[in-house]
Amino acid sequence: MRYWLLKSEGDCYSIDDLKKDTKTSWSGIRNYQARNFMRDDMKKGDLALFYHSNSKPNGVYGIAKIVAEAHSDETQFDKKDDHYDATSDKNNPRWMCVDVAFVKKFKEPVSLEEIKHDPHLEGMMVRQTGSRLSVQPVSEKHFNYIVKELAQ
DNA sequence: GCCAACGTTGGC
DNA sequence: GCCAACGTTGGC
Repeated sequence: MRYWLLKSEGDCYSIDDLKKDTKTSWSGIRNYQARNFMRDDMKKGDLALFYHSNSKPNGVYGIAKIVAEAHSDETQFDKKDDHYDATSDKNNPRWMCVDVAFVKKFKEPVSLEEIKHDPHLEGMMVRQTGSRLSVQPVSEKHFNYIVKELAQ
């Protein structure tokens, strides 16, 4: 079993939206590295930290669970969608997404500020400046530390 | 709103 | 295959 961090702009799709929807397709990812993680490494049952960017504060707001492994991201074929990709082939879709379900919202978010200054979390990808990857692997140790020690 | 860091595109 | 130009992300 693996652990992940999923980034979303807080005012675009938040942990509250996921709570309301119960589950959602993690569509619209148009970055090869992120796609490869979803396609090759994410398995049903994996857990993910739900991270808000462009928020106050930025940080981990809760937990989500992978409930369906990678499948075609249909937004790539929707001309009206922001993530439409005219060059993707229906018979060999370029973009994939997984389905995630709501698990838990933290009482208080674990802020990026906290994550950056905690020595237990050294090496976490989200700490690196300029790390724009929106689907990141997280070590079990870091995941558990955030969930059990920092979050309420 | 600014801008640094990064990914992608396209000319050569 | 290189690299400049461009667009986007995301912290501040």
